[in-house]
Amino acid sequence: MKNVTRFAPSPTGYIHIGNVRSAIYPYLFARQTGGKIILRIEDTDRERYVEGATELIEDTLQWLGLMWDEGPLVGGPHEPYFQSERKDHYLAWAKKLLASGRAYADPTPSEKIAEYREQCNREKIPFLYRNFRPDNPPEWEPGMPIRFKTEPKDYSWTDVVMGEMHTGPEVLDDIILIKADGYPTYNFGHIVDDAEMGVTHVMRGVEYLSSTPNYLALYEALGLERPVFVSLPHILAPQGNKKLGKRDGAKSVTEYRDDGVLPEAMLNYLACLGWNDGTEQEIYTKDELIERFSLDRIQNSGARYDETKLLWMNGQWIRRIFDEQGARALYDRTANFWPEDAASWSEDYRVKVLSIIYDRLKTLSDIREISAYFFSDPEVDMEMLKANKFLKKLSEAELEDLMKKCIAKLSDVKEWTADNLQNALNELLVETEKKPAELFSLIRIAVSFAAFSPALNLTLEVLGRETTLARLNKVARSI
RNA sequence: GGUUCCGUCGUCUAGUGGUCUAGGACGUCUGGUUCUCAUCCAGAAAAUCGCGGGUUCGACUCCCGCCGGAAUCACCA
Repeated sequence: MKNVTRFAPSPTGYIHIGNVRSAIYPYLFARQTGGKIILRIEDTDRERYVEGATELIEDTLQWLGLMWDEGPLVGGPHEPYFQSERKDHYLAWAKKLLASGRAYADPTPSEKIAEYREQCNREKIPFLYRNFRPDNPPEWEPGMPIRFKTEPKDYSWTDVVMGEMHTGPEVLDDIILIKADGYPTYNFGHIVDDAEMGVTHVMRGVEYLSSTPNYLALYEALGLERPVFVSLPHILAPQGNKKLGKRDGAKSVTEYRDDGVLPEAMLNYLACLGWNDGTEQEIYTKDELIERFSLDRIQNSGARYDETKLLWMNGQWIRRIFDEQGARALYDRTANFWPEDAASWSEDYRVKVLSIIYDRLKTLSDIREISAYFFSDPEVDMEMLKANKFLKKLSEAELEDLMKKCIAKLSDVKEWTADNLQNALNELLVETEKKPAELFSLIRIAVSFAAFSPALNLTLEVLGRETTLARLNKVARSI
């Protein structure tokens, strides 16, 4: 039998790093075992529903390369994949329970329920609705919630990540199946859908672990087979010990895309936060993850989110793509990250620039600042030049003389290549009897007025003879 | 409060009774690569394996207790 997993988010906003792992692991597992993954939208809460959230979810998943086999956009044999369009399914199953006496229509007003709850709180006993079950529930009619009539007892089950589980009757209650508005609760809806859609592995956050006994009771009453349960531990916020949520500033996954993080790095980092294959490998391609992934090596404690490591990994991926797929392949990912002035330059030129700056990028958005002086003349800042720790020892006269020699020497370079430039620079060192620190700093600053730049000969080569000499002359006049 | 889960360097983790004087990675620090920044390379500091008892010739690894943390107890998912 094929393994069927699912990712079932509710469209209440963007997907952030704290909850996207429950899409990654089912995806990896499905791909590895030749099974499939379903995307199901759990939009039964009309109050929290956010317009456009479904598109956001689809976008995030697609960006990460986690394409689903059934669901919105692609359809499938179990359509529809929106719970709001499946109300008749839930009602049909609930009616079965009504008929068999395992569910009842509950006429109790919510104020009354709140009263019961307060009463329990006062007496310091756990509030269980089953202790307040109405004696003669009415015939169900639309507008009334339907509750499960539970049978308190012990339950045991196996959770692939958490191990052997056992609970007593005190955790079982008469949970709501169908709300007064006709929509199912999560507790009931997901069970019906999972069963109808043939889901074999239910992978979700640990927050559902404690309600699993109630689900078990439901599977039993419905005559359904239990799926395999896989509880995924939380990702913890950088500070404190809480699970990472929007309140802790958890950014949306796509926000990282806009900041120049590569999907490869994001997937790599997230997959390895709370899972490892036992080797010392750190960088994994998606295919490698699919191959190596295993449910039983998922960590059972929460893992703290560490953006620094994500950024390190992103740098690794930027270099890896450049080294293995070439400058062009990396360039193709950089469209939105160039400074404004870059637009008037040729693509070839931009690729050249990228080729000499790529190894100092942590994110693609770093390109903007790092490459600025390749596309527009920097403002001459004599303070910066004179304050340089190597140049401040030189008098203005010395500076001017040195600059003239540099210009003369570089003007003489016949063919403007990195090698020839390096030779000219070396000769200049000998002729002027200056240290590289002084000479190179002078040229580097004069040409870029930036805090840092690539190797000097490469920088000059890409800048070109004309621009280089023009900038040097301009500075020479300002000394 | 009830129930359930978790507890190895600052962080992510390796570790399934002896090979652990606890390994790797991020971060930090130092040094090297003709200037800078980064990459890369080399090295360093960093964990009394939450605490206390057992079991055992021997425990990070097994058992018990304690402590600490988390999740959950909605007509939210």
